[in-house]
Amino acid sequence: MSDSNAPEAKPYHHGDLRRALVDAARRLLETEGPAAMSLRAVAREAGVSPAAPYHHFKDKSELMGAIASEGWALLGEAMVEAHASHPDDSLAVITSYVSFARSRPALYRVMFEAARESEKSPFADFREETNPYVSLRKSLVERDWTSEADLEVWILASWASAHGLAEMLGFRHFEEVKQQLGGEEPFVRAVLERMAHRNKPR
Amino acid sequence: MSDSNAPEAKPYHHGDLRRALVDAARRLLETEGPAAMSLRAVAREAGVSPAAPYHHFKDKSELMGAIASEGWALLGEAMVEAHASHPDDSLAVITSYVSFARSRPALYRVMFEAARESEKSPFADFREETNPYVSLRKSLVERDWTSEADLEVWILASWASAHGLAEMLGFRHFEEVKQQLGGEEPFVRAVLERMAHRNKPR
DNA sequence: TGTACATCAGTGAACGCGCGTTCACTGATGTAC
DNA sequence: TGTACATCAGTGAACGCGCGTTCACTGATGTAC
Repeated sequence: MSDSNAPEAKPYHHGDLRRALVDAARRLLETEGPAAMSLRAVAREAGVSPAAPYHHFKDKSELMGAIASEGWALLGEAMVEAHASHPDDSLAVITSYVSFARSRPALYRVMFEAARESEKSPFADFREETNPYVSLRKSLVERDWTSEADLEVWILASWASAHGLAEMLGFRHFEEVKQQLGGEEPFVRAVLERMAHRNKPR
Repeated sequence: MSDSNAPEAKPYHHGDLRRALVDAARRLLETEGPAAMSLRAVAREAGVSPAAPYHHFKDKSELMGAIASEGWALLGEAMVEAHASHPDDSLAVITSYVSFARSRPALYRVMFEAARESEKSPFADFREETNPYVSLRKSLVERDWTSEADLEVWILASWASAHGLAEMLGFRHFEEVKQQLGGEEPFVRAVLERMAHRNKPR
């Protein structure tokens, strides 16, 4: 990509193997499933020997970590963008979370797993613009809340709703209702609104 | 257990190896984690040879399926009981779901995974009393809803909330608020109530 | 501009490991007569 | 009640496999002079 000549010949040195490995891993994840995503398979997919990744990652878990944190950053960007382009839509941020997770389910699961196992907040060292937690928080901060604790409660309420939906929308069981309501996005909105009015019917 | 004599001698035939294998698997799941739960490890844990399980399960996935469906039945029972013993508590069923999942996280993940991959509803052939879907539905049916589709939307809203909470309550990030609110159960209730009043502060 | 050399980023073979599964077997149990 | 025999539920050794990781290596690149 950087050099102008030698269009076909594969050079000995890769150029940006780290990048290529993370991309290959993401590709494998979605096409072959998480079980197929071994370090060897990633190397194979990237067209290098099984030992090559060790020049870029200490071990497999470091690769996984890179995949996860890059994934969260991507999601963070999507959320910021959703908030910016639909400032009056109170569900814009949360639905962008759900649709990200739905479009890359295997990646999302790796991300979530990393967050779950993380000792500290997995976004601690993220820039603001790519930080999902910051985005979520911002989308709520403009609304009414009574204390920092209340806001945190609210954050978990939103986040857990989004996560639960992302994981369950694919259940065969809900296929019929989904169709009835006109597809996944309307279904998501209906569910989120139902949560918001649990005690009174629409 | 059935015979009165021979208190120590391990008999050649096990008696109820199928039962013992499912139990061993559940034990391993929680103590060693899902990655450690191989068929061989289960056999080891149950004290039999690696080939023994094949007299009771076609292959590993059949064992996993048995673990999952037994788990769902257990959860179903817990939900029925919660509903019966706290008929006026509108959050009783959902909190019983959450606390089941929180107390056996690895088992719960196996159950959920099975449900996600299932072609049909994973509870299709369950008895009413051990069917989580039926329990959830019953706990909502007494309330207000406008159509079958609306009820299904409501079911997903509740279920997804419960799932999301179950998976996220352990996040280090929420530890502090959890303490402030007096522990996990009050925290869960606060979150569920927040969902229900998303548009107005308490 | 050219050469020497250190450093970097690959290769490919090898390691030990635990896995799921199969196989021929054997000990225990239950049934027919 | 006793014996013959089919069936059942175990054993233990073996299979092939792909994995994560290490190792000594080599080709390419960049820097000093």
